[in-house]
Amino acid sequence: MDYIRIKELLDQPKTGETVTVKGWVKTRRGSKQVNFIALNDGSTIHNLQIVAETEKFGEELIKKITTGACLSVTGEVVESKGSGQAIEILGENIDVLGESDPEKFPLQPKKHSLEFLREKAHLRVRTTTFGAIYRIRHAMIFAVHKFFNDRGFFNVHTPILTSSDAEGAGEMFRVTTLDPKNPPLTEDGEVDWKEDFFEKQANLTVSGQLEGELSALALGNIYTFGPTFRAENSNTTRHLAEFWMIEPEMAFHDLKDNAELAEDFLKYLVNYALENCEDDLNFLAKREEDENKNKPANERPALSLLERLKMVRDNDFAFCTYTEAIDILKNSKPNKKKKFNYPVDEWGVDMQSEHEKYLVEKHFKKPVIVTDYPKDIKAFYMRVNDDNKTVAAMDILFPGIGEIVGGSQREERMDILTSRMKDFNIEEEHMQWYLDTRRFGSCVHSGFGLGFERLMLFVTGMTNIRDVIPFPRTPGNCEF
RNA sequence: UCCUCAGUAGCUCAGCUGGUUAGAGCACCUGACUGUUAAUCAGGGGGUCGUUGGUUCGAGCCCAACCUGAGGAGCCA
Repeated sequence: MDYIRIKELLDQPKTGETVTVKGWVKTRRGSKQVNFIALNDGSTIHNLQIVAETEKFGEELIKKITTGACLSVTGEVVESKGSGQAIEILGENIDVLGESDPEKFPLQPKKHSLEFLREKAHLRVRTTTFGAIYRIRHAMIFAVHKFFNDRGFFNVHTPILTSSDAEGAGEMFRVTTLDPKNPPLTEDGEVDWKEDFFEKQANLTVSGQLEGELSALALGNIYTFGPTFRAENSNTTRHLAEFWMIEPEMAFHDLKDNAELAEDFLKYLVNYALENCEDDLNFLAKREEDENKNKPANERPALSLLERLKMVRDNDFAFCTYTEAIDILKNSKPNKKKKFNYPVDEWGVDMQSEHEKYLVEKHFKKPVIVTDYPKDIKAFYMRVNDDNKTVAAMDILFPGIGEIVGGSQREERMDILTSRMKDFNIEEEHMQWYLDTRRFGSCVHSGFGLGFERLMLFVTGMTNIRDVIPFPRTPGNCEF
């Protein structure tokens, strides 16, 4: 390899040595005689300063060193005479590997709005903010695998294409190779899916959980980490049509074990970010602080980004049952003063975002694990409790994000599971493969799902989920 | 899908009660400057005012529909 990455150079400055670096120009400034180039190669948030004397390189070459251009620079590493950086490179040789027309390159050396950058999603990774976000995203992906691997969990690739339509997790994207203008029809005039690629209807997966359960009841502890698709017409800062989900599934774990694992997992990830992404987090924290300076006090978060991360890492999560949560909400000030849009008056209703927000941000002031929801508002596979009114479900609510984890102990008893499926109008016929887990060697088991981008929202402090995934897919938007 | 707000230069925005030739900062270009840090200073170019239709002597401004974006709600991770 004939070049050094900027992170390595800044970590261990080889003052006096001649090195080659390659990267993209952030800015160029200076006088007629001497130019200062801020070069970034993506290895770190920090730029490397290149000093280039105009006389040495000629005006023609200097003019090509514009924002966005790609350079290869060779020169001596020296201590910087300026105050903004410890070291810099005295340019001996500069190759412009790729020019960038300053009139046309959309990312100018100035502050851009996130909305504008969203339209330039193919280039926004070159900005300081998105570089930081995507480096943290990688660190979190790596930490997910490390956490589970260190605990003896096996990663399972569950299918992305599926014919399973009974997961009940939301609208699905249909996958077909039939001609939409002229599909084969049955005698009744319906589309004949037997003629389709899979000889039946197929969709993109909405969850790997059911396949994950099959693996857990053989390998013990497993996790999935894959793309997930929802065709819901959701237009919010918290929803994507394509997102990444982590779904661990553990044999012999009850709800309590499940909740403990989820809490450990979230703390591990947050701590991993704090320990390994310091520079990027500091930048995002400063960015958030600057943004909030213009906001009225009541719209600003009470804690800074780093304080929020440490709060999660250093405190036990609060615990309460759905029934207790409803009592808290019923007796809360906003409920009595009729400030909620959805008043809390009876047991059995689903909690709205405003209620979750109140529990997390006003009442407990830290993450909350809510358990034992009414069985009518939860999925068919959740284990029915002895009261026959609630199921062994848990949601973990995070400040600023809302629901970040949803999980449950699964119903392992065949007779109860099949009667629940009847209640939910799920045809047993298509689910025999799933029911085989209960038919042969069934056992207590649990699992949960973590929306990876929701985690990213919390860790980076970004407020729109479209800014924590490189190429967001939302209703009406599938660019790039 | 529903509610609210917005759309004017490459970007971020101002534009009065409807009235002459459309404004600023940044970015870009040109020039000045021997070490800059969002460099600085001087000058310059750059506009189908989201689209279509309507009201009016006259529309960036008023009305309608549509398109796009943002925030909130629902659905959920």
